[in-house]
Amino acid sequence: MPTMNGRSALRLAKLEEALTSGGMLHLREAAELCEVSEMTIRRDLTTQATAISLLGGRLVMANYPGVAPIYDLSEQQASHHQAKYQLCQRALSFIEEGDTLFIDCGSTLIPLLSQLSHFHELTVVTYALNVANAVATLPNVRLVLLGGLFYAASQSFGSDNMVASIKRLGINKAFISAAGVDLERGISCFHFHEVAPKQAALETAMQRLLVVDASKFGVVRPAYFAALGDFDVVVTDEKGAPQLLENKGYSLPEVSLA
Amino acid sequence: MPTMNGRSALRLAKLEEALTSGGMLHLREAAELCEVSEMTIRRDLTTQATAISLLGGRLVMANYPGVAPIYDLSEQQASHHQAKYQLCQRALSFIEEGDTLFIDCGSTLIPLLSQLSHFHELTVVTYALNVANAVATLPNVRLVLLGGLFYAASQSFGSDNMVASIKRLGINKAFISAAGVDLERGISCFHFHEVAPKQAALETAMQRLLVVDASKFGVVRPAYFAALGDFDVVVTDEKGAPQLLENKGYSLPEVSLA
DNA sequence: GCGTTAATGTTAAAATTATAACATTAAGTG
DNA sequence: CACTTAATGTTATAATTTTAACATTAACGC
Repeated sequence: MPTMNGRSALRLAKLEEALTSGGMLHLREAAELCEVSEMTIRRDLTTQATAISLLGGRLVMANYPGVAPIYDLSEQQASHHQAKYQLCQRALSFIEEGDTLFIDCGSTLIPLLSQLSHFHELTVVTYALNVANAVATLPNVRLVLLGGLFYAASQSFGSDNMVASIKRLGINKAFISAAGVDLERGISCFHFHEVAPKQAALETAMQRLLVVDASKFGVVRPAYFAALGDFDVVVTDEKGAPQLLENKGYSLPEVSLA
Repeated sequence: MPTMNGRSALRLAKLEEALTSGGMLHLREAAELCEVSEMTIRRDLTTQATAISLLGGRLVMANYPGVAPIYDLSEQQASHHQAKYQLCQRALSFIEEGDTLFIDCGSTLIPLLSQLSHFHELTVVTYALNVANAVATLPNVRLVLLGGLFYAASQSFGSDNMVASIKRLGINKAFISAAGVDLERGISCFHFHEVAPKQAALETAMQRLLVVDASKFGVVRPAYFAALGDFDVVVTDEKGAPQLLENKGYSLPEVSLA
């Protein structure tokens, strides 16, 4: 029975250091780094208590998000995502070569971003970190991130001069998401710091598209930011659309069904 | 030759959706979820452009931190990385509870960021995406990202009003990295858009720290941004320090050896 | 419907990773 | 120093993952 308290723990500490910055390390490289055999690293990992886990020959920090088996994959959630994807496919059809797009925060529009690689040249303007990360990997898309103080809840930034920054940009099409859509009470989201950038984008953009799945209809959230009439197009799925189509007397946007 | 535009992308979207919440999925389960064979999922991943990557038979979001190969650590670089870490350990010793830190772009200061979780309250100001991502996960650190147009080469942003934004902030300590340090020709970096934010941070900050490993000494890069005398502290490793210590007649910063 | 082509499935072989057993080296003790 | 034992290395074998080739099914146009 090995004791393993001395050097073993030291090696793991070294490796943890290398990994904490984010990233992963091949077992072979880890062994080279510590100047021991791969087997020793394997033994270190099984014997000692560590935050590192070995995954297909690579070392990763076990506590990082993205590194942990997914527990539940309810069919319900799967279909919900299905809907979200189809929504984005529909939204995609409004994008043209050379466009400058405003992409709102939230998870709704994320599936859209990987599709942007099919274009030759685009510009994406956003104030969301997750959107920026998805776009940063696309070589054909210019990224403009509107910075400020980070709000973890919405993975987005807020700032005094964001409105001014948005208005200086020549935004072609604004893709806006929402947490609540109500014919009378208007369109709302959860976080108040999102209101200013959304409204600024609506003001500047040449075309305004609201992208929401049907589950948001009839829902009201704390931060109101627009009326339905402020949009040119509503991209949604069939279930919620009929009630949208009831014209209440004022002009409603075109409805694009996914 | 497969076209793969319809269902393939749909499956990937479904999987991305399942993965965006964080976590990973075994290829087998992914195949079951999509009701296709494992081979089809494999083909989806190689044919389509996707943020999902397959590693060791498991699907993960490639853009997540913790899931991305660490820059090669081939022996020579191993000690280099080690040095970088020790550099950051030294830099860490200058940080105090409640500080507002300016963190420069590049890879030098990344190991510092995970260490910030030991503090109770901090604020980090940066114009680099990789820095922002590392800080975004820390609940105890307020993040201010200075946005603008994204430059992939340095994973950072540039903007007209960045200087103004920096000067409005009460930055306590500025941690600046560099690609070249020369006693006579001064301190330089690769990219010109980095010059303005670096200089602005140097102007505003109460304490200015240059963090560079010894390999940068005697090197000159295209974009000059400061003289050695503009810094209060130079955090470096022993090898390059001696030549720094030669006082050329004008006042030099304190040297802190890692 | 028939023929064509894309999409998916199946299977076998190659490459990689994991496990186990045993060999060797290094460390500690009387 | 011999003796013991922990630590590491080496090698073979098993399990898994990846790749490639070919078979089958589904979709589409005429």
